[in-house]
Amino acid sequence: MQYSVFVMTTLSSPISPAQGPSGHRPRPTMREVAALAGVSLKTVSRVINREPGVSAALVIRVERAAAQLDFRPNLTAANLRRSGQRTATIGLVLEDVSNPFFASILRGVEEVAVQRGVAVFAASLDEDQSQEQQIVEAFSSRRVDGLILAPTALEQGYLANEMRSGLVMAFVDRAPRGVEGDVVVTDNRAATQNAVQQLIAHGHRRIAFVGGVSALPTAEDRYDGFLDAMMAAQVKVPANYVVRDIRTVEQAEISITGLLQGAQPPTALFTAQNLISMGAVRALRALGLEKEVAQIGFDDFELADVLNPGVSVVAQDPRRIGRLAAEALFARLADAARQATTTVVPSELITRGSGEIPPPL
Amino acid sequence: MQYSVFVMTTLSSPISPAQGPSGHRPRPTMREVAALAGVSLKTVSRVINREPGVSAALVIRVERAAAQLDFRPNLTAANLRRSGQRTATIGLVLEDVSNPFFASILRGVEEVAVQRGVAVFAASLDEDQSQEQQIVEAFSSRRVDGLILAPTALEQGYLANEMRSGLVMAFVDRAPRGVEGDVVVTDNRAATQNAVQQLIAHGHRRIAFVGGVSALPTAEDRYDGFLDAMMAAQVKVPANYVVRDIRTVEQAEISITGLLQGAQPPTALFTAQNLISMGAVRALRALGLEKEVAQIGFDDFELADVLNPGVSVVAQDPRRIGRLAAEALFARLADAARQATTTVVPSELITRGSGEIPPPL
DNA sequence: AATTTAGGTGACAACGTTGTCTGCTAGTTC
DNA sequence: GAACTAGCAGACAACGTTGTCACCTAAATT
Repeated sequence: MQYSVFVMTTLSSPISPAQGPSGHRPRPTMREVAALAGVSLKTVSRVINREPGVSAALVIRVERAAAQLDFRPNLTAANLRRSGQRTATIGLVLEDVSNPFFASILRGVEEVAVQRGVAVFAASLDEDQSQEQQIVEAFSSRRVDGLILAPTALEQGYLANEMRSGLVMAFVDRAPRGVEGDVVVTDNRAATQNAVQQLIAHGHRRIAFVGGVSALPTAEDRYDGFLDAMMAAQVKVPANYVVRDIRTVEQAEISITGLLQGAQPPTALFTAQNLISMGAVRALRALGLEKEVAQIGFDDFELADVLNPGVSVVAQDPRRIGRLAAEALFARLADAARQATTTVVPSELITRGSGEIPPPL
Repeated sequence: MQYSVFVMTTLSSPISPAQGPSGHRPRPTMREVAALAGVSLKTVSRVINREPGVSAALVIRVERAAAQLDFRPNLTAANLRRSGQRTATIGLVLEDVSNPFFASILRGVEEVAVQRGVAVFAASLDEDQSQEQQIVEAFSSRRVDGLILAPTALEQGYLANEMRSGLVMAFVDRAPRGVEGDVVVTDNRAATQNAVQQLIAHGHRRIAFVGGVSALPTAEDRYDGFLDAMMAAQVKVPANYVVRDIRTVEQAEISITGLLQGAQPPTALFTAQNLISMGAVRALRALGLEKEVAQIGFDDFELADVLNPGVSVVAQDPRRIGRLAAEALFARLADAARQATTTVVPSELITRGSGEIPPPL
């Protein structure tokens, strides 16, 4: 898509020029509210924080003054002094928020956070694992109370010092390496084993595994689950039936197309991640093989059920994973002595047709 | 899906108990770094901020001390004092981050922000417009430098005071009502008119419009574009061909199913939003009508091209919209006197088959 | 009537940092 | 060798708020 952009300049806002062209009046502080209400700064603080011990008359006067000036308490200043030093802020660091799986995790985290009046910083890393530590440090400098991380870097040892300094961590989707903490993951290995077992039960022996970045524990676990199932059934896995380190839909489509056009093509595919499953869907349909070659994917995706055949998947519940991670984080924030937990969220094999295609005779 | 959860408790971290069960040592401050390095607090500040005028020897001593203590500057404290009072933080308030359209906007915003060392708060409103103001105030209290909002509430007049106090705003996807500011939107009306014109050109006269929450300007504009095209072609629009205020895929599926099963069903659908388009895809396929009834949708969606027939859409570029909004915001932050701009990002009609189905003879 | 008490209210220091200004030392210039 | 730099380092106040404590008033107790 090649877009151009039209920009039209509208008249400057009817609001902003009230204080001169560039100017806005600086935000009112408690001091100013106090002056207007004719009370001391501290009394304003008490009213704003709903502390007891202020007469009803003054409460009203202060509230009126605050409303009149549009006073908005400066939380960053308050947190500086407030005991516990909580900022009511957490961070969430993911691979890519525009991937629906991660977007749902964010949504789940938000849901829990907003209830507690906690704001959520979001950041995407892409493939750039080197950014992981930088972003964690940026959030740490902003004194987030806690951080939820989907580890991308090979190793999270760098977090040890942060955690010792009071940064509370939880991990989603992938267990960290080099540190411990609350973890919420899917039963990757067992679920994959089960799914591949289904393919074998339907008679497949030539089953290919197409997976994501092999350095990630999820990809590793799913691959291990695949091997578990294949070994249990004593099915050999030729090297060319294993494709790993696929990062994008396009890469998946290309390499699966190659796989299917090669000699001795597989009769079934296990695609170990949502982007890869979509690539497979494309490749199969482009070759007209979607009713010949079986497919089961890891991660559900939109419209998987309206395709023909429907795409069978191992469905995770990412929103729930996000919620659980946030809850673990807040539990730990409330009780630092709490033991670290690992929560394994079971996934569900949803059969829609593509996984039940039998091999050719 | 009905899930249960397994929780296993692991041994407490090998790291955290270093300072006793619950305890972590509090974060080191510049004061402590200064003590360790044997210099004054201010010298540490200079080194951390790379200010000139510190001898090389001291720079090294301070850096070593900072590293040894794992010192992380407290940005919130720094911003309190720092001139301009910038927090290097912006907020993004959307309807729902787990909607791929909004997720891509967030991604675009992040992309621009991270380059500038700015962190992004994200929040979803759902249908709850009343939350909009609350969340804006929560972010304002945290002194975000700027805020990007996809307006959901009927009216954004409440922002006037915030903006006067220096909160810089940009708006995405929808123009605000009651305030002005930088706006980045799609050419909703013209693009819709063009798409509906295509349907008419293919011979359709019985064209239904299925749209989202009608109070939103986007929905309004798209509806107007639909009417533009219909009126230009002098085609009458019976009341039952207009369905509005659809919020979810399920609602869309149900009401479109009803529409298609009613008397005098439409021969073509214009579905004015991605969730609605997906609902239509479901309804059409459930009824086996996907090759009989034409469909053009607003917003592209994953796999629209591999469906059979492929779904023709008016494609927006949400990531770009996000980037442009963030750029407008930062431009305004750099120059408060800058005029407010409205950027209209053209969309593109992508024909994939569903929009080119002719009406029955 | 003197004393205690409770209920308000405010002065002041502190949170961790940066901006300003002053002071010291060593090197340069006359 | 005195006067002047430049370069470096630190003391101190300030940012906007909260925690602590002292104070004041009026009511309640003796």
